[in-house]
Amino acid sequence: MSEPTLHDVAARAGVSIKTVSNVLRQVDGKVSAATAARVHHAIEELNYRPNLSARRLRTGHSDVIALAVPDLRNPYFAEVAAAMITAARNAGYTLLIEETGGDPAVEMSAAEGLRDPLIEGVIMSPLTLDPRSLAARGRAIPLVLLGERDYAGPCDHVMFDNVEASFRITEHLLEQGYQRIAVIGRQDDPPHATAVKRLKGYQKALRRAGIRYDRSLAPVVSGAPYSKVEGARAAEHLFGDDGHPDAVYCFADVLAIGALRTAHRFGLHAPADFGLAGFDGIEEGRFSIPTLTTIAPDFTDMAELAVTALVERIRAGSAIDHRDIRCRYDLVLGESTQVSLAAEFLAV
Amino acid sequence: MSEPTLHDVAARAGVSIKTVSNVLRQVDGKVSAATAARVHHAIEELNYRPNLSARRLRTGHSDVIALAVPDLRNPYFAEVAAAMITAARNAGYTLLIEETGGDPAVEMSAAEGLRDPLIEGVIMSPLTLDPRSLAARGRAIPLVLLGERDYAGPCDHVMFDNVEASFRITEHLLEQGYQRIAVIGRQDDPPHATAVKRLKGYQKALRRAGIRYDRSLAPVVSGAPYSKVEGARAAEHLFGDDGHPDAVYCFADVLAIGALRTAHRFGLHAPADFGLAGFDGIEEGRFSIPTLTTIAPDFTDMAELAVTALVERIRAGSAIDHRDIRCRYDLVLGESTQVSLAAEFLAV
DNA sequence: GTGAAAGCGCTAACAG
DNA sequence: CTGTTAGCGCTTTCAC
Repeated sequence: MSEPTLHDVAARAGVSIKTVSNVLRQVDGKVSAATAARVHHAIEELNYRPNLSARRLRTGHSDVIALAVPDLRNPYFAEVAAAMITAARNAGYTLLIEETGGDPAVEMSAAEGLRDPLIEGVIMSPLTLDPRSLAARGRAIPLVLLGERDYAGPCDHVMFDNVEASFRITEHLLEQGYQRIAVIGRQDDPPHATAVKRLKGYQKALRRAGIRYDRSLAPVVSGAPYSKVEGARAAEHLFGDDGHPDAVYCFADVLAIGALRTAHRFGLHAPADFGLAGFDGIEEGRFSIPTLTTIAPDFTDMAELAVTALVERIRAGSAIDHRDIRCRYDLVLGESTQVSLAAEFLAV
Repeated sequence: MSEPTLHDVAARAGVSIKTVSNVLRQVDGKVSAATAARVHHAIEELNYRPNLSARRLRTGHSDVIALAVPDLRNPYFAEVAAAMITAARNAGYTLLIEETGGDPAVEMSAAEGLRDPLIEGVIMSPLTLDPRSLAARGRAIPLVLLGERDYAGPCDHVMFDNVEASFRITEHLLEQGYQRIAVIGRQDDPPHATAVKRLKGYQKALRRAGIRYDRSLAPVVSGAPYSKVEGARAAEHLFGDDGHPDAVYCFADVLAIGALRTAHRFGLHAPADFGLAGFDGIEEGRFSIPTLTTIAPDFTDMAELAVTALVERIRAGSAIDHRDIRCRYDLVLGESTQVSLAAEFLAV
């Protein structure tokens, strides 16, 4: 009662196993149509499926790639994961999802593909991975990082321009007339590249508007990845003080959702009492009250670019120089910064 | 520059490959400590890792199990997936995550383990899978379903008692003094087992309170899985009518979040204007405004039970009768039904 | 077009 | 305790 093998199929179809193998792997022009039909019939009858372990052992490649994210429950990473599953399948690969918990050791291990030696390449959203250890990793498995380049390394990076995107959304806030724009998401301990770049874009927009960057309006957020809890905590400082900001720009939608709750506790509501902007374009922000103004990456585009880049690396045997690949994104306007809309609501 | 093999390690350590193999698989009492140390040293030096394809081919088992869920972006399934990854790893298995999109054909294919023949068992959260096709599936791979038993079948089911949980949360609403309790989540087209049971629990609680079940307060929700969009749509009917319900109980937190948005559009707010309860205990409901009263399953417990059951099935070779396994859950009280709390807020 | 034979890296029997 | 050997199911030369 064990699984049928190539031999069984061959015997049933009255051909050699070579022929069955050819049919299976769609080697065209090698097998007559009639024979192919007979083989297919036999496969059907026996409910045969090739033993992938054997094929992998023989060919030396598994067609498995891994995606390493800090936490699947974080809606941003859930979006990434869902898009990657589809992109990987379209490229003929099976995707294995790993959770790193943001743990440096686990991230390093993922970057080495250690989890399972049959993994041919890794796409990772790094949190703590530092340049030196990346350069020193024991096994140079093809690697694509989700996020902008922080340092030179033998891997590709896929992400939109964070400085530019951050600049755009800050400009939007300024255009809406907000003056005291706080920012939630600054990080110090390990100055995460993404946080640094988003802060840079924010500062650039302020400067252009002739507004001085006020450090007290940029509370440091600890812990990674960004979370609702941290957003709520950071907002305490902002709304607790007198003379609270007239707008809050969060480096992640989850931070914004957390901030919204804190504001609610203080009896403050967006957009009536302050403007609010997020980052990431998660579904939650399209249903929060108010809906969030945010930067929404095109997850499908991101996933396709990452998988394509990884597959190229796998095929080329890591003889590829590091590349920076930009994915599409959009500035999405929600109710959280629609001052005029809010006024309308109040009038009703 | 190919990967080192057992032979390389053996040569380096000056022993036979058998000894290396023994050391690797931690076969105790077979290898002297000194030899083991030498072998470990060689493994370290060569940065050797066993070729899993070869091992799998030889042993016939892959230690890979699959989890099939409709959509990873749905926060409920993200919670499930995250818990499963951990539970699987703790049990020595690698978890492969598949998205079915709720498509019957894809679900069937997942139940057959067709995706990859090396998958040893499947845990699935079924949406459309019907009894007959399940009984007729071509390949009887060990299967554990997340959800209550709808029909007899050669698989285990892991879930808390939906009727009971639904009864409890409805009772809570009644205790809070709500009388006209609408329900969002009824399904007709395929009468999904979960929806049926939750409706049953709701009706039971009403009956006990001497309230007649009013079909017009139970709009049908189409599409699966439950989503925010559907929750918002269903709520239109409820809040659009005059004499809207004084409480809304949703069969999923995402439905409740959607309903909250619609209510907001009608200028209604929970708990001031109506009570609201959800189901699933997702993080989002702990940050929504108001926070949700809900039924929160213990995802860790659920995952451990499911993985344990599946592993037993794999080991026993499907000679196990179908079992119903109950996981823990809690009734979580949020602001959405705290009438007194709401009154306090208003007083301020 | 098809068949025979070798071998991918590992584990498990069996001998020593 | 350690070494030798066979073979898991497949792909891939190489003959025919």
